[in-house]
Amino acid sequence: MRKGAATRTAILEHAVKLARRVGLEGLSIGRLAEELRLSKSGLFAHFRSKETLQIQVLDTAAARFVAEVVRPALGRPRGEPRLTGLFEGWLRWARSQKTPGGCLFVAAAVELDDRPGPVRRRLVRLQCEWLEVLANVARTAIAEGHFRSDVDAEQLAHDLYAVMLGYHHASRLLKDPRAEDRAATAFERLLDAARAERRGSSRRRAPG
Amino acid sequence: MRKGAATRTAILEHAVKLARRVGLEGLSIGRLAEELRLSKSGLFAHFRSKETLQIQVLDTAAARFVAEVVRPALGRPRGEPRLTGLFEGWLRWARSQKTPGGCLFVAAAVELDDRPGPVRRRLVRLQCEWLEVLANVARTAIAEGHFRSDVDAEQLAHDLYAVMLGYHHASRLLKDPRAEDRAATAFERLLDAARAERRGSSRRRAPG
DNA sequence: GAAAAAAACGAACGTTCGTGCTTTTATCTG
DNA sequence: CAGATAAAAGCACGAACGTTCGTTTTTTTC
Repeated sequence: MRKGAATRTAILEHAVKLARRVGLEGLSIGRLAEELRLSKSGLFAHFRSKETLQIQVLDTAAARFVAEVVRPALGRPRGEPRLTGLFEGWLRWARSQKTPGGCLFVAAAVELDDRPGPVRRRLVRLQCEWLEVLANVARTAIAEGHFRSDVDAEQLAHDLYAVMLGYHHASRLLKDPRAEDRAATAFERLLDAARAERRGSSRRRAPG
Repeated sequence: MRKGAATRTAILEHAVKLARRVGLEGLSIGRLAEELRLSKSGLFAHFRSKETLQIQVLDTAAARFVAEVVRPALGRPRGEPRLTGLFEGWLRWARSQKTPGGCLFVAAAVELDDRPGPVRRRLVRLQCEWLEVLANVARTAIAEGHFRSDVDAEQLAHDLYAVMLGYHHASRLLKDPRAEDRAATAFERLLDAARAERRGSSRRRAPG
């Protein structure tokens, strides 16, 4: 029972890469088996249905996301720095992957938004958890006094994620070289609005 | 040659609806023919390849988008009202469709972002045109004095589209009932930042 | 090393896919 | 109404899909 877990891990690892390119639906057992030099039936036996494979692919990607984005950010000081860490971590996550394909969650989100079933439910749960992480960190930023007390943390989480989606679109589809600048600017404006006193802007830099 | 054009139009009309649910890749000739009670080969003859069908589906959706979103907004006074019209039009567009499925362009954007070829190129062109429309209207809003002169019109267009993508995600995947409020709030903040004097906010309402 | 259990294989299942040909049916033109 | 032309159907193809089955190979346990 040890060898089995090892190859299953290898399968899922590769399946995530493949799904990032072709989507969770486009992910096919045959192609996956071929690329891993396994037999289709041998691979299939590990999951017993495509649906459970898809769910485990989501879980695998989520675990990696937590390890690469969430956990490092949680190492930063609470409040605004931690929120910045999450944002930068997400950008790194979306950009870094050397294999082609964008963020699996973004791909799955539009692919599954109209396909009810357990796979969709799992994705929704994961996405809600991510938004919750953002909102929680935003809340502590308020508690720490980094942000105004009337800031709506959930709205801010939503807005931050929208900026990330915009970055994904601009960089991956349009290949806009300014995508990263655009995202950084939008992020800064959001933070700025959250921490600004009722009138006035922290945009002012050192004079010169 | 008159009947042919009519059925081709009917095919494309239905194909757009179908593609909104299953994507441009998931769109299949067989299913399309079945739902339209046509033979697979008869339908296929109209396009001679799936790829040209996909491109024509994109064009059909784009024509409808212009008619339902862009043109009505252009009827509004230039500058900020027109920009608001575009934004509200997009929300209407994303929400209104009675058949299930989200915005075809959002779906295609994620689906094709890693699939080079003529379909992708067409989509990129359409999306760039849409961002150009937004940026142009933003520019006239600057010229009209609605927005500050140092506003970056392209950045604003990018940010507006990001808000739309965020709305799409929240409403379609997460089924968040506050999605529309969230989008409206985000939109208002963007406009606010664009029209605000260097220090100060137009958030102030009538005192009370 | 033998027995038991787990993992991988190979072949086949019924469908569906996109795409060709050939033939029949419908529409348009004179 | 005839003849020409366009549109739809019918049929078949090779390939890929997810899934099942029975068998063989490998790994683990005693």
